[in-house]
Amino acid sequence: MKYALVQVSVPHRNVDRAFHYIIPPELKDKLTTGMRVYVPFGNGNRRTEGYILGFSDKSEVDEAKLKSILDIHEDYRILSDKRIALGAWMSKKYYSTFNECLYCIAPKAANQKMFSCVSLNRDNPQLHELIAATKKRSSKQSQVLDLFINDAEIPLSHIKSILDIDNAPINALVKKGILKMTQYRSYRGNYNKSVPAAKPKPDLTEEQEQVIRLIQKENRPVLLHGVTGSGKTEVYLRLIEDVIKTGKQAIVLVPEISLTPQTVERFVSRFGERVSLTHSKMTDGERYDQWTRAAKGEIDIMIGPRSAVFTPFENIGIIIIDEEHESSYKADHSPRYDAREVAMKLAEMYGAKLVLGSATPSIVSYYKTITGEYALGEMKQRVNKSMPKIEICDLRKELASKNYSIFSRALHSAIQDNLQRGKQTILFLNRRGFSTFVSCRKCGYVMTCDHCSVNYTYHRHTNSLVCHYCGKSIPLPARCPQCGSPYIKYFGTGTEKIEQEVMRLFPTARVLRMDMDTTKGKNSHTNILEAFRNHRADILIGTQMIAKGLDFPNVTLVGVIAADLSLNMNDYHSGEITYNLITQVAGRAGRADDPGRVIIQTYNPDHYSIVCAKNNDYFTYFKEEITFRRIMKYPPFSNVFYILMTSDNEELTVKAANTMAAILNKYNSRGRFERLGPAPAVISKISNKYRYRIIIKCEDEERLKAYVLYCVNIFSAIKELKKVSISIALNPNYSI
DNA sequence: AGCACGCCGACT
DNA sequence: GTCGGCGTGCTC
Repeated sequence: MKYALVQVSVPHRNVDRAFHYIIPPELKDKLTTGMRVYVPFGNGNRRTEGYILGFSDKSEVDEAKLKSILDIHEDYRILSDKRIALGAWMSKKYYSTFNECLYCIAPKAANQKMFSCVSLNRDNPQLHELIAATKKRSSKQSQVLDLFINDAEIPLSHIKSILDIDNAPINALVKKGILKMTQYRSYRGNYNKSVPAAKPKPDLTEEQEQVIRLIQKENRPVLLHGVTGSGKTEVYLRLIEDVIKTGKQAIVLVPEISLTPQTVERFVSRFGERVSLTHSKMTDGERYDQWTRAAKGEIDIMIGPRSAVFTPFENIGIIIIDEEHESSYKADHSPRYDAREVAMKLAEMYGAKLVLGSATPSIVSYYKTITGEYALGEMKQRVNKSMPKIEICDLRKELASKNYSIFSRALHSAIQDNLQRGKQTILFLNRRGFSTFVSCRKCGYVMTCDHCSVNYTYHRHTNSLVCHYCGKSIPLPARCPQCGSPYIKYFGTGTEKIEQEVMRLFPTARVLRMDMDTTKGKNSHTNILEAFRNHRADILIGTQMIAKGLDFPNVTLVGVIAADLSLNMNDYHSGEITYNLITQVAGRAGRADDPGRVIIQTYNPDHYSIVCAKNNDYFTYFKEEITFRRIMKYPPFSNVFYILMTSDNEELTVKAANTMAAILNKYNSRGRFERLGPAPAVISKISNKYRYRIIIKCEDEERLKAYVLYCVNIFSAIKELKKVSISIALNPNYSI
């Protein structure tokens, strides 16, 4: 073949295809499909990365225009045929360019780190004579030679450090032909913490055994619904054990926030150095090396967040997605892939098992167990803990009986009680800052960010007003910017205010606060958790980040300050998010000898999400939620496409939104697609950009995508509206 | 996405 | 008469 078809890694639709390149003679025998190469591209012949998609003997293009491949990045293929097919599937499914998809699938090109090993040069027939000469003359060199008592290879750096010498004596021995130097690939990012001795495997409960048998015989994906503490991880470990025995590999997806040393250690202590992990703080080189190890079969298990689904195992036996309801499995940038869907596609391609585990399965996934697309596995018992007692506290009644404090009487006395017993308490509020709403008492002026349509949040620690959307921060004005009065009032509660109230009401308590403001430092996250774990504080106050996965044995009380916050989000997910959040937070309380207490404060004590979370009744919650979704035509019964138009000119943005609506109308003659809007987005202005949105609903995902993409294309061709940027999202996690 | 080509305003 | 503005168009 004369030419190679090269997909150039340029993230633009106009060049999202293969280009013909001449194969230079020196690469003739090396090139295969799926290899990563560099080619000259464009007017300036920029050195551009690309992937070989195939070969051809002829080209439609004028011979004179053809250029040659420059070189290769690895001497092995980086994309298997299956991975190339996966990229094509993703590009269609997630309406993004093939290039963007390959960017997820292939590890970013990094250099290969090498290290040298030294050994005796057995090929030299005069080796022994040379050694004997050398040992008489040079003490440094004979010291080196004394290390080579057998045929072992010794790393160069090792010799230098134990003998405290530089390269000279070793180089001299190599020059004489006594020693030889070999280069090896060194892998960055290997798990290098000391591995604790393997604990004996716990006996499985009846439920665990049943679930394992179910998964082993099922051909469908299995949704594993197991309450917190029911021992899902042990199930995963056993399943992986079985898969590895047959020479296959396992991928374990966990939310980044759950990727704690404890989680990783459970896998490493069972499977040793055959486990690797990825996370967002890894360097490109580290990720590149760990992916190489996976591709070369040096590891069997990869643990990591969303992106770990692309681990290049070529013999995948099982993919496990823990906490499958987590929104972080959906990418929020193009390609907006859903790791659960990609995992399902991979499981299908490789004949692998797929297990989705959660204590609070997502509505969409659980619905699939009803339609039969997934099998359902259930674990209802905690292994060695009892369920905490959950109480709902009606804040309306507190107001009626003239309790204007942040804390209900029940929560107040429970905190008091817990302090006296020397136990720890967690207080949860999903909002940082001190006050969420600052206004003038005289004229009613509300302090808002002048770049965004967002109220300023007062941060007491810095005595400033902060916009939580663009990050702008201004000193707290002493007088009202509108009428000049000094009467400024604060409303709404954030974690800072909780902290202040706790310190006022419980002066002896030691308090820690954990939110985005207190975890900016490098190790502050770990430091706060360690301090709390070691009981250097009695009460931990925090946002989202303390809700999930933390396990503190001495915590026997959890207070949810305002369960309504997530309910009032004006988003069809709000019931789901509230149920999940309460269940997760409640899971932080209690252990075998003290089941613990959870107090949920709310103004909506009758809302099904809250009542069901209290009763630990997933199925009733599911029935309520699925009915709402069916009536309102939300996923899983329909697909919701968000179209967002933004620009720095409000008039132009409105015009663009109306034009888009007209285009959408024109191609919806059969009325197949339901349109909502145009309307200002939930946050109508962020960083001086005005935001308008349109929502399109349709049962048929493929039809909906085709329709919206067609209309967006027409819109994008309108020159007068070029300054308005348009972004689209199908079934996003949060309203825009 | 880059980069070059191309046709109109304020400067030596 | 030239430097440079970013609109348009192409990339094997």
